[in-house]
Amino acid sequence: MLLLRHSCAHVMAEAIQRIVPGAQLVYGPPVDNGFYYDIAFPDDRPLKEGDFDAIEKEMAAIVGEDRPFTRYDMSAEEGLAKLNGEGSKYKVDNAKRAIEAREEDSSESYPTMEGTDSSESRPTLLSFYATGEPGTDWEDLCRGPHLPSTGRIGAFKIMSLASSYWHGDETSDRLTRVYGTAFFKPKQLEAHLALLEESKARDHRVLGKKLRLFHIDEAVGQGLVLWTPAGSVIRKELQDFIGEELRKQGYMDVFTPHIGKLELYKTSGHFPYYAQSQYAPIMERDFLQGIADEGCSCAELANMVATGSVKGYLLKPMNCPHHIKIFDSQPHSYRDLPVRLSEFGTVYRWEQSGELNGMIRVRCFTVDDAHLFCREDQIADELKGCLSLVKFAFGTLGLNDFRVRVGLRGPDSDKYVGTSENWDRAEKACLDAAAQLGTPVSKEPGEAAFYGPKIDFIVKDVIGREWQLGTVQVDYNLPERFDLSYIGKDNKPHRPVMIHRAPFGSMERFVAVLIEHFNGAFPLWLSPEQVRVLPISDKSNDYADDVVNRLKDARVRTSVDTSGDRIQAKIRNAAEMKIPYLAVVGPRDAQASKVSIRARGIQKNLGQMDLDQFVAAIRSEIDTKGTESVSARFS
RNA sequence: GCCGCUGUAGCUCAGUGGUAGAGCGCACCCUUGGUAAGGGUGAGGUCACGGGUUCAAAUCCCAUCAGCGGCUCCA
Repeated sequence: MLLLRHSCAHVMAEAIQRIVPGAQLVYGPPVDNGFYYDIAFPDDRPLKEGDFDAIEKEMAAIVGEDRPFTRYDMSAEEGLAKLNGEGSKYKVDNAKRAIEAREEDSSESYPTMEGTDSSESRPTLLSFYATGEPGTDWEDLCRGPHLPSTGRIGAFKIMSLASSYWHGDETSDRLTRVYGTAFFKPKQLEAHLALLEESKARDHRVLGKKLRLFHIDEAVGQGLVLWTPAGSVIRKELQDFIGEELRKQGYMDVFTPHIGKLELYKTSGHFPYYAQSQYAPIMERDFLQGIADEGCSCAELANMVATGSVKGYLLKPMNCPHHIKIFDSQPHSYRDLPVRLSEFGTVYRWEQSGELNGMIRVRCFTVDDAHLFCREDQIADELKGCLSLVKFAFGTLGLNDFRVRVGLRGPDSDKYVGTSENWDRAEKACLDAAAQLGTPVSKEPGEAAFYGPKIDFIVKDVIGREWQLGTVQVDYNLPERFDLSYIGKDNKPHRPVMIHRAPFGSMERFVAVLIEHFNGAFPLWLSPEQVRVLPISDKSNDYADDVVNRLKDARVRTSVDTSGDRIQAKIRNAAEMKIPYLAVVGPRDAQASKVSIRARGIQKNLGQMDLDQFVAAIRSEIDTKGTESVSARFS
C-alpha cells in the first residue's frame, strides 16, 4: 500500500508538472490515508482546487500508459551536478541532506523519504526513479521503492490543498501541499470516501449543531463556546460526577476570579513567557489616563503592553497562581499535607485563529483543575491517587482508546529546575503511576516541562487527529517562585512540591471528545433528554402528562411530544435526536397504567411495562450509570 | 498568523451578470393515526460585511470578518 501511494505521488507530481511547468517538487511521502506532495508553485500560477480535474485526467493517462518505474543510480557528485543543472534547489537540498545524513550515521533514519538510499553497500549513491525510460520520461530523485509500473494504480483521487513550510520552518519558503489517496481497487477508494462521509457526520461540530449542544457566535468571538441548555446538562453531570470522586479523595473546592494582577503572572513566570498566547492586559483607567497625560504614543503603549510594564490585570491563563495564594494564605504543618485544592477553573488563552477548532481548541475553557501541595515523600502516593481517578472516570465513560505519554528530562540538564535526585524520584513515581492504568505508555525524554515530569492522556478525534486531554504534572518551580513553605517535623520551613492535575483537561475538549466517542448517543445519565413521552394521538395527551410528571418527580429529564404528527413521525424525530428511551402511550397503555418502551438503537417496540416499574428502572439505570439498564429487562 | 477552499431562509444546500429558489424546520388548517417522515396553506432572506467595475452584481474584482482543511504553535 505504501508503495502504491508513493508511486501515485510520483504520477501526480508528473501530472502537475505537465499542467504547471514551473512547479518545483519538494517532498512526496505516503501518509496514513494516502500521500501528499509538497510543491513550490510559481507566484503567478498557484494551484487551485479547480485544477484537480485536469490533474486527475493527466494522471489517468499516465496510469493508462502503464509505464514501468525504473531505478538508476548515480554517484553523489554526478547526481548533484545533474540536479544543479535542473535548477531544483529543493531536490539539491534533499540530496545534500541525504548524503550528509548517511555520512554522519547510516542507522539514523532520515526524516524525509527523498534521496536516502536503502542500500548501505553503496553509501554515496543517489537513486533516481524514472516513470518509464530514464532520460526520456519524467523522473524524480527518490529512494524508492516503487510498484513495477503505473498501471498497478487501480484508483486514486486528489483530496485537498494545504500550505506547509519548507523543513517545517515557519520562516522558510511556503510550499503547497497537495493531498491525494490511492488504492489498488476502485471499490476500496469508494469505501474510503464513504468512511470519510461517516466520520464527518460524527464530527462534534456537526453533532453539536444537530443535537444543539453548543454554539459559537461570531458576535461573541472566535473560540468562545456558548453552552446551550442541552450541552450544559452534559457538562454539569460530568462536573458532579468528578466532583463527587474528588470529595471522596479528600479534595477541597475553591472558587477564584477570572482575572489577576499582571504582577502575579510575572511572579509565576506565565508573563512574559506565554505573553503571545494571552489576551492583552486589562489596564486600569487611571494608569491609561496618566500615561496619556504624559504624551505616551501608541507605539510606546504597545511596547509597554508587550513588556508587561503596565498597571493592570490579565485574564487568567492558568489557575495555579490563585490556588497557590490560597495555600499560602496560612501557615501549614507537615501534618496538614497534602492540601488538595480543586476548582473547575476557567482560563483564557489567545490561540492563533487558524488553530481554533469547535470545542476542541478554543480561547476560553474550563479546566477540571486541582493543585496538590505535598511533601517530597508523598509524591508517589498522590500521583497514584490522580491516576486512579483518571482510570475510574475514563472507565465509567467507556473511554478506553487513549494513550499515555510520560514526559521525562531530556539530555540538556541545564534547563530543568530541582535537584537531580528529586527528578529521579518524581520520574520513577510518574512511570509507576502510569503503569497502573493498563493502557499503552510511552516514555518521552525531553517532553518534561522545565519544572517537572508529567503524564499526559492523549486521544484521537474522529478524523484521526490526536489531542491532549488530561495531564498530571509534578512541579518544583512554582513553590520556589512563590517561596512556599510548610513547617516540618524539625520545626524548620521546608519547600512543598506541587502537583497540577486535570483528568479531563478542559470541559470543552472533553465533551467534544465524548460527543465523537458516543456519536452523540450519550449514556442515559449524561443524556440531555433521557425519556421522551409520545402520545399516539392527542386523546392520550393527558395520560402522557401524567407519565411526564411521574418521571420529573423521579428527577428524570423528559418531555412530551404533543405535536400533530403521527406516531411514526414522532418516533423518527426523537430517534434523530438520539434520545435513549421513548415511552409510547396510547389508550391501551393509559387504561392499564403502562408505557410502551422503545430504546435507542433497537428498531422495534420492546413491549409494555408498568409505569411504576419503568420510573424505577430508569432511575436505577441513571444511578448506576448504565450498569443496570431498562432495555436489559426485555431481553 | 500562513496557504487553499467556503459564506444565499433557523438547518442542509441549488442558483455564476438581467425581479431570490428547494427540502427540512416554523405558524395555521385538515387528518386522531399503535412504533423511523399523513395532507394542505402561509410566513420567513440587506444573498457575511465594506468598497469597486458595470446600464445592471448574490454572481466579476479588492479589502474585512467568520467557518473548513492543512502548516506552524500548543502550559
